[in-house]
Amino acid sequence: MPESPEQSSLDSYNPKEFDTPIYSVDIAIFTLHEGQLKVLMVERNEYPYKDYWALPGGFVDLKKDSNINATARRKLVSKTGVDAPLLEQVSTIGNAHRDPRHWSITTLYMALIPYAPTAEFIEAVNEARWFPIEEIEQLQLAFDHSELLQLARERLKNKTAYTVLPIHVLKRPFSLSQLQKAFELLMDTELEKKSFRRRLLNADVLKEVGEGIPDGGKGRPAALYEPADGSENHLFVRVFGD
Amino acid sequence: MPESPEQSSLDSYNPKEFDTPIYSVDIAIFTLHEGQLKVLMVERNEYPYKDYWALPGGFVDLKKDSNINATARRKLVSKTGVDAPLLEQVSTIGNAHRDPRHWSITTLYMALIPYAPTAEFIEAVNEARWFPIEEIEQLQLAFDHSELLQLARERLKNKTAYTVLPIHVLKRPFSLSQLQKAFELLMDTELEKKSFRRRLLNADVLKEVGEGIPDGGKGRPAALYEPADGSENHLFVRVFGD
DNA sequence: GCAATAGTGTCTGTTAGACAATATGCG
DNA sequence: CGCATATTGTCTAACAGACACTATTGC
Repeated sequence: MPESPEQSSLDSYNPKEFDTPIYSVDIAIFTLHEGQLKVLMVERNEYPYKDYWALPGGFVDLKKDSNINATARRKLVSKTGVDAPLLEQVSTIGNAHRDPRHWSITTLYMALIPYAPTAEFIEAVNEARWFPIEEIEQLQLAFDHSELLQLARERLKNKTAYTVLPIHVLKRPFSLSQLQKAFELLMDTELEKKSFRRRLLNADVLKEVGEGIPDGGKGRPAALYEPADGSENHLFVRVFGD
Repeated sequence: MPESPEQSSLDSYNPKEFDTPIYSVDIAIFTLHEGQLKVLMVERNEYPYKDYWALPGGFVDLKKDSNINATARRKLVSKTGVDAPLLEQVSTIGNAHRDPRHWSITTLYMALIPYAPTAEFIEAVNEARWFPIEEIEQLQLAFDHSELLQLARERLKNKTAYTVLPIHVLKRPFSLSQLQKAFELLMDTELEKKSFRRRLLNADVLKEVGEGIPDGGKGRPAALYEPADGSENHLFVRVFGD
């Protein structure tokens, strides 16, 4: 950290208050599109890691942000153009080497969002792009963002097994088949149709809002659902897909 | 990035305007003693909140700590005299008002530790003290530490329902009855004896290491156990005590 | 009718809850 | 023996996995 600007004037300040690490937030924003789980990445245009892909993120704005969740939300909105139905903390990682310039700390968030409302905005600002998750896992990302992404991906998988998290990546209303597909992509495993339907329908987390043929356009029309009030917090007593 | 910390003017340093928040860690250290769940608190001897009880915690030492977990562990050891068998992150809280002096962020950890090895050390350094959890919930704590403690308490309760977390508050070896008591205190609920034994014995998380009468001293001798290798990570597919 | 998708019936296996019953130690 | 604690037996209920089956649409 010799190049850190704080270092030069350290002597004149109380080290206990002043010698503090750099703090930022990073967000893994997930969606579903073309039958794939995708994550939003931004291309860095500054050193270090210039031209590398990175998770969206940034520093706390002490004037604008009343808390760190607000920081995450502000960054999310600035990249996607809209708010996300799910934004939550995953973990905080801090060490001496993750940023070559500083001892630095980041709080990692994950967000889930339906693809549609973001598509146009993201096309317009060319620094951001949706990547299929398998594709991004091949690339070398900026800083420790490969590890951060891995952490978020794990959390996503785990929580999907005992919550209704995947409702947040779907446009409303949705059919049970679409919802099952969302569960399967987020968990990265196949689920048994009958078990899936029984579990969701018995849990009182969905309300039926009609019937129709979802976008694909073939076969028998499906019942369409929206999340019931408070369903976001539903916890199943047993994990699913084991 | 416009929000890069390098832009700040160090010459006119003012904690409230400096553009990076203050960062610290706080730890809720739990143990079991006298049939109660207890938490370690320290008395502040500086303003603000002088003479208030607070969670142990402190700032990252950029020289000593290679990462924030190391910061937490260092603080833990300095208060208890020993390392803890379980130390994990709960959540990170940051906002403009939790510390009256600064926009500040803390990463909250929780730790579990058997009572015995800590007792002597804590008696010797009079700034720290074990409080029964019910007692501390009545007191007004420093900063937002009541809320932090509440968060850690909730996490403890929730994780006990699908892991073997409570093995970390017991001295080894322990009997199943002692372990059940630990589960009950951490979850704050009574458990059914047969269900408890079946669950633990079928999960392959304990190894029998003998037989004896634990400290109480009455009744039939019990089989004694220690955690099996890797048992700390065991996840039950179903939550317990519902 | 056929293809494609939605939805159901039913059997099995696992595991928690309830609670009665039995076992082993000490005095 | 009687008390205290440990350990087991057994029935029931909830719910996931498996998989075959029926239902409804468009062509």
